[in-house]
Amino acid sequence: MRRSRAREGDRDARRPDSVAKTIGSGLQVLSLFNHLAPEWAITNIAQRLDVPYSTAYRYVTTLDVEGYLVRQPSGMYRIGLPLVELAGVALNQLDVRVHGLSHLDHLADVTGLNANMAVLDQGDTFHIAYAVRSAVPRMYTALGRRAVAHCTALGKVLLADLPFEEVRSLIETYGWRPYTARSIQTAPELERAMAEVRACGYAVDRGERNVGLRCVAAPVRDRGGRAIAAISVSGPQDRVPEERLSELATTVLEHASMISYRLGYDAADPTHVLPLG
Amino acid sequence: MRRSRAREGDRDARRPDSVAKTIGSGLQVLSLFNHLAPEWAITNIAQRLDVPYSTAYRYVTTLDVEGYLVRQPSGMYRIGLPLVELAGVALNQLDVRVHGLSHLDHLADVTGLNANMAVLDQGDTFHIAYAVRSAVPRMYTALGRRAVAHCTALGKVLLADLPFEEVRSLIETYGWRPYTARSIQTAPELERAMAEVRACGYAVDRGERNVGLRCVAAPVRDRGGRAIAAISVSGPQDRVPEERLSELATTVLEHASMISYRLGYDAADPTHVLPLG
DNA sequence: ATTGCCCTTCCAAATAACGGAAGATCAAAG
DNA sequence: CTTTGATCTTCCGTTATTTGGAAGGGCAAT
Repeated sequence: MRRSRAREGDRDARRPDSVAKTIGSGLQVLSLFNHLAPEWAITNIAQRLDVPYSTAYRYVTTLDVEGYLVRQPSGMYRIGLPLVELAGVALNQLDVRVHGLSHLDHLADVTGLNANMAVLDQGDTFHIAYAVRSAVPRMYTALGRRAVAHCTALGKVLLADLPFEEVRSLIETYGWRPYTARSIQTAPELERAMAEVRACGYAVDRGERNVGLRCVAAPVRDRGGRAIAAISVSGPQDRVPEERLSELATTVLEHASMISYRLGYDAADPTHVLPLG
Repeated sequence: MRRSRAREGDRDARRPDSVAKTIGSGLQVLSLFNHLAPEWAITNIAQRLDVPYSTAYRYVTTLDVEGYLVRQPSGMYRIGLPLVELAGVALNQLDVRVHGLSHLDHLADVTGLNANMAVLDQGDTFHIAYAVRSAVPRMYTALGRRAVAHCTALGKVLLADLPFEEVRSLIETYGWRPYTARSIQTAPELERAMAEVRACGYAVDRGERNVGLRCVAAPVRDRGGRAIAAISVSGPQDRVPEERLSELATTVLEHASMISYRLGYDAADPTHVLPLG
């Protein structure tokens, strides 16, 4: 998990006494847990946070008492169900997700591929929903996972809605972080890709995220016309041949429009300011 | 969210100095958020936790700085994406979920109904996965939501694996909390239901959770033979007529067995102690 | 029996939280 | 434009909590 929203200048915008340092310490413990390190021993937490064992012990014990961490038989700790419950609350608050779920399911049905939905968060796509089909190899990004935006179709769609200066600044902050040899890694290349997305309204990923995986994405817009989320279908490249791309794009765009419509976006409404120009 | 694991006697098992009170306060703020109250203003948080405004302000600010809470334009706060990320980590650690996802999808496909997976937590079913079909009315329990165990097919399957004394104690702790007129509300009735589940291996819910909703569930067992989770299919009662129940039960049981098998459970292995006898 | 590792508790010193108050901000009402 | 009310933010002396080193207990491997 990436630390806070702090970028270059505005770090520590708050006065010292208006935050509770101890609560922050507790949250730092939670923040250690991620997909690559889903289990932690107290000793390692102490090392990582650079606090004495007894202090880390106290933090973990507190989180355990509240159920936010659970002690495994091995003595290590994992995230507990209360956090899943809270996440459920958060997800249900995302209108775009709630309205989009059935569309994702439809998409998966009619295309025979996996369908995904993501939002943009700190230069990453953040995946908030998906519909998998057991017939498709298990290639999808799980709930709550991230991916570098400019290396994915979903991300390109979302970035294309921002002024390129902002995109450039995101890259500067977080780096190129390519996944494969095909991942975009230079500014001119990215700028060309952005222009293409804006021109045709959708984005394609041909093995830029995972070798052999292809993806077609389109933006979901809110009442104000902003691309607040993106949906996509994805599958192994033999199921997503070049000649099928435009048909898939049409389908995805269709469903994206339907979700946008439900969110109050009216494509024909002239009051919508075009994102760029 | 229900408070900690504390039951009648064993509250505060920890010595006072081995927990960080301030961290606990921060977690209490988070715990206020649930499906019925997904948004909170600082003023209300202060009232609810019975602390001065300035204190609640400090808590919320801290959680906001770390991204765990997000301030809405309205001035109220919601759960932030970092918690969704953590929940994703937790869900991916649940083997039964990871192995079961494709089976749920299959189940939804072959039955044309929604499929669900839940575990037992403090007398409730806790839903950890589902596969919805857009053709089915949106009747399903979302990720991270709970339901009273003895009022659902999933719950009955899970309870039936426990000694009845334990079930009785759960009811005593949490109450009957019926959902509909058909919900089980007496001990003899529940005991009979448990026996029936143990006899036939699956459970049925005929409008006990929601009027007009039917559900058929079967247990998923781990290496030790314990019912650690349950899966089900559910749908409106006109799609799940009485004469279809046994066929559905067979299908659900089949998939539950396959998941159990993947978890290392061998139904034929005589070393498994029968749950009750 | 010994060693090493982790868990749990204890305690005095250091520090961070507390909470009342006051100024700032903002929007709606007069 | 001024007033009013409500929420936001900061300040600061007091007080309660955290801190972290030490020490004892448990467990398993040596």
